[in-house]
Amino acid sequence: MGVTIADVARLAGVGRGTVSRVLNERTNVDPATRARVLAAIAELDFVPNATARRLTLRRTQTVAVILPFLTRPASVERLRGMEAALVAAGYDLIVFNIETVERRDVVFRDLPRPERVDGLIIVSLSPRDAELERIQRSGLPAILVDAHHRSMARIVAADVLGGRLATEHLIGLGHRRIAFIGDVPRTPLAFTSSRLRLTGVRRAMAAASLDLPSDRIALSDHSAERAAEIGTTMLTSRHPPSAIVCASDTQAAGVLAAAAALGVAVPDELSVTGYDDLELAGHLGLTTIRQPLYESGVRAVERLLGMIGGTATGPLREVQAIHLITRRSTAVARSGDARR
Amino acid sequence: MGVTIADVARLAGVGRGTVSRVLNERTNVDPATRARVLAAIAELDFVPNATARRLTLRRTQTVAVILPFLTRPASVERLRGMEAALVAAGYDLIVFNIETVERRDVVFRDLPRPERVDGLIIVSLSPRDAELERIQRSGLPAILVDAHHRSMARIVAADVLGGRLATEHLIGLGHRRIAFIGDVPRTPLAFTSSRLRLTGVRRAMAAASLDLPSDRIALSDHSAERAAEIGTTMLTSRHPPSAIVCASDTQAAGVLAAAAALGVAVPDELSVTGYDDLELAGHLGLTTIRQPLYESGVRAVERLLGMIGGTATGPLREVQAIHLITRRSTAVARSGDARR
DNA sequence: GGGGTCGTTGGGACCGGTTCCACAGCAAGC
DNA sequence: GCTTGCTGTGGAACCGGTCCCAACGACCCC
Repeated sequence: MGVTIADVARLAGVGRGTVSRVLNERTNVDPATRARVLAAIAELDFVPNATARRLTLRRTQTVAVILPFLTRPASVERLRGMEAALVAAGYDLIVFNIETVERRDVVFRDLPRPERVDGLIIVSLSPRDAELERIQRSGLPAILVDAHHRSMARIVAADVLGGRLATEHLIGLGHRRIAFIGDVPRTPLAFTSSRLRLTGVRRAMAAASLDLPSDRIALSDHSAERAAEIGTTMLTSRHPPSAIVCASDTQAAGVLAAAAALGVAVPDELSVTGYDDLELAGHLGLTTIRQPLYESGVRAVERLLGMIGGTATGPLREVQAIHLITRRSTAVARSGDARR
Repeated sequence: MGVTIADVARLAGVGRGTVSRVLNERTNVDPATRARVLAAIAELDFVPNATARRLTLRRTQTVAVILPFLTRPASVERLRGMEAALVAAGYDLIVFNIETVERRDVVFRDLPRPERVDGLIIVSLSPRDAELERIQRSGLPAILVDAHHRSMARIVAADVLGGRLATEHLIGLGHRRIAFIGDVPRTPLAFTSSRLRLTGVRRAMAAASLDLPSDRIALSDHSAERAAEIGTTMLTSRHPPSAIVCASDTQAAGVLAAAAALGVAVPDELSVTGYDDLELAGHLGLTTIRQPLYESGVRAVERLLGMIGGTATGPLREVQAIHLITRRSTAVARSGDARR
């Protein structure tokens, strides 16, 4: 069925090696010969067999993306950036969605082999030392996105700064009783940037000499429903917060729903901030922190291809800028809230 | 670097053919020999080179998924189902996200080659006849999801029924002036099920002898913002609808935002329905039509692998069931609306 | 005891490319 | 006129598997 290089060689009246030289644009080919070969290629609609090519070159032209939570819009947006950049560079992208610890183990055991892929992009998943060692032993280039390991190349957003920006924005609006709702760490499975964002919140509060008691910090799984429950508890407590910083837009959406259900007016009685600037945030008029998700994917691919090509580029830890997007979910605190 | 079958054969003191037989679980192998080979495999941590395997078997163990709008949660959910089912079957999944017409053309030209992939899953993209012909000439099995072509296998949801269910629900609540907001057809690039849903709306209206004038039908691109604009226009018209059926949850979210901005109470003054039952729908309390997105992906893979394996299964057109999910965005029409 | 059958095994050919080596042909140099 | 060097080219070897064929030994039967 498939036309092979031998067919082309026969039709052009040359050897197989010569066809290969033409295909790979080697120099030492007589222009007349080259033209004959190209004509034969066109006539037969010949396309080189990628598998055979991979076998001899010992290169797969494939990059694996490992990520948990393909469900989350933020992950998908990163994936979109990677897909675009990889296709542009002539690489295939194979996806591994990690939803269980078993799957994580299997993938980290079987995937890092040079005969399977040329490189690894690991999203929102911080490798353990044993996993890192396995990757290093395989010799495969790898890069982390939204994840950390002190000795691996990584693209991360300024999460601590993000938490701080959101909080400073609220403090600037006169808020004093500020609460935080974030993700519970899911250490074996995934990495959550929520913890870093909380650090930023803490720093901003400390810098303004404000209290952040532990009952104003709540961690739950990454769902609007749980965030709504927590929001309800906080808002019906004796000293409800006047503002809530959330570690994600999804959770902020839950808090908004809870406030609406309780008849708490946003932003008059409660300010809320999210994180990521998903499409959802626009709909809900949510003040949030935007991070360059799509670009993080593109950047990861650029760096990885650089590593594959052997040209070292950039720092081990590359930090992407973030921005505060102000919408209608935050407003000046009512004067009564100035007390704390 | 890589351990090959020859290394295993040497260590086990057998021929290469025997190792291959053990690997592929052929019958004619002496138990003692088999044990020796397995021991050698374990000792060397040998994993067969997939590329070499593919070359001889003339099978890639890879399936391509072509889809527009990797941005949309509904597409991603389908992708998730495919990924899970493909990995379980030992296949790699390569993704092609189509965002431009050029990209569509390139992908349909270069991808359908048996030496590249074993099968094609095409999501929300109805192939043109020329594209179909190309696929058929390649001999590759292919299946459509949320897309149509009279002579291709496909998994679709009951979109007409969905439009009807939403509309009948509203009619049952006493609504008479019902409007529809859907997607504008993007024919060259993608398939939009919106048109089918509108057909369902029309049928339900006709069955109840209700009018659906053209000024209560609006098509726009698939965004909450445009839907919000349209919703605003409709709600501020002389005879505003008492209910709006939207072709997606995203658009319904836009309508909800528009209503909120205008001070139109939902569901007291306006009922709204969405479509897909995204996570978002839960947050917003949106009455919507749920379709089995994840399952559609799983099913597509099952069917495709069946075709690859040569076992014909199921009908050409496989329709998946849908359900109405009632939430708080719809309610009984106020009596004044009984007029039309 | 010789011939036939069967289960098991080794290894050559092959999949479709790339790479390298050897060699042909020709121009330049002495 | 013969060596030297360079360009262009054919084809063998190789990548790491699978498959098939031939061969070998054990066993059985006549």
